[in-house]
Amino acid sequence: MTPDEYVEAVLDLVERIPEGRVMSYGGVADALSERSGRASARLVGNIMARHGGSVPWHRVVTASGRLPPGHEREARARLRAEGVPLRGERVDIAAAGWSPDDGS
DNA sequence: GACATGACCACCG
DNA sequence: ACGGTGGCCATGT
Repeated sequence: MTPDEYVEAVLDLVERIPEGRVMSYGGVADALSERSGRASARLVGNIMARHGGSVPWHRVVTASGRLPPGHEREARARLRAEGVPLRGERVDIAAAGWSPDDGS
């Protein structure tokens, strides 16, 4: 799988995250690893940083629910607007966590 | 090819 | 709950 295809695979998956739900960088990497072979949370992070502008990037957070560094304000506003359960400055992963096979 | 860097993650004091 | 540490993998010097 070429880098470009990998990027698109990531963006496609992020596009599919339902409103009001979120996914962790590592979660995206794992879900994608089934189709792409290799994956890493760091790589997903970099991809989002560079190509995330065209997808709902705010629905992707760290494994601990922390919002993307440098965009906490923006992300929090959008998440709150979508009704995502927020606990202080973090997302309640247990409640809002999503994975591709959980409802499609 | 070595080395540093990054919207990360799991583990351990 | 929090900071430090080591591991991760692609990219750019």
